[in-house]
Amino acid sequence: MIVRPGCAIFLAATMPELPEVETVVRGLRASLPGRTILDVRLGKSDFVDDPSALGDCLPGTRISDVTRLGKFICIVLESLEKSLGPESISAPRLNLIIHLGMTGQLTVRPASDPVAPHTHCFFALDDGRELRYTDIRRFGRMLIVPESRMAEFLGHLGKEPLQIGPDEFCRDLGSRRARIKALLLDQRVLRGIGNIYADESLFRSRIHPAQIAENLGKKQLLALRRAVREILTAAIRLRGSSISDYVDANGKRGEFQQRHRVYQRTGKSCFRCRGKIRRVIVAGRSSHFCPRCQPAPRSREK
DNA sequence: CTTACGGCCTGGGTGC
DNA sequence: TGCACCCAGGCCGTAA
Repeated sequence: MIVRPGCAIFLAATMPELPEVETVVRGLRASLPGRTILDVRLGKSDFVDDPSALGDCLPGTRISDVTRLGKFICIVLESLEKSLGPESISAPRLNLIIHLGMTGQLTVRPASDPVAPHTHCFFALDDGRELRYTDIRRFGRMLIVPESRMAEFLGHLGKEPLQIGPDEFCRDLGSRRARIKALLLDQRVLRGIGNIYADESLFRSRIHPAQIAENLGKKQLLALRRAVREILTAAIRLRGSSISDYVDANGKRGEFQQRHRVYQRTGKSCFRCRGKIRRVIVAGRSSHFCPRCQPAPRSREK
């Protein structure tokens, strides 16, 4: 892929989870703040909570920051309307919140660039570039949340996996009777972990995905928290996992897929014990694990 | 209240 | 060559 100057590309192809979204956000944060949105154009809009609000509210706002909330991208927008009084009445701040779903991509490129198929949303910027949203399957989501309602929005989300402390982690997960894999995937418990990093974290901490969280010992819970932190940190450093054609701002693929120990390695041998990696359905999701390194629950409990 | 599960959304890839 | 089917993550409704 050829990447021309001024043609910044931040996209995540298959299954963007916390590390992929973080990589995209870092790219956007280096490129978007300071830019003003001039215009919004929409193609298919069934993934937008309130399509007409995009055109009504966004043109004329200035991007001040780009942050990540779990798997959500948050583009912070300041109104440019001049304050009426000498002391600026707090300008209404809006947050453009984007979830990439499974196939969502955000790109920033010259408006004259060819448009990729399945591009459904165009934000024209004041420097001749466009922020574009492309999503083959439209499992993504886009919504505007005023600053006054951000607390409510965040109320639906759990804690950041890289910020939660050991005591909180043990309390929030260890008190639950659900299977641990289901809890790791539950965005109301922890925000940002998806199937890849749940499986990799469970393998690293040697916990079977179907283990009941409540039955885990404190040492196991602490090991799991550490594994989650180490896996996510390493994945961010390697700019995420590229399953197909994910590339970062410099056109580079993520590299963490080369570190996968169990995810999509069904039938292959475990790097740790040479046993065969298995795949089972837990919490309705494919779960990859090593039966020898991650002993099944209550198979041999007292 | 908590947990489990099935179905729905969509379309690329797969296998027949 | 065509085409039925599988699967992915989040969400919702329903059941236990």
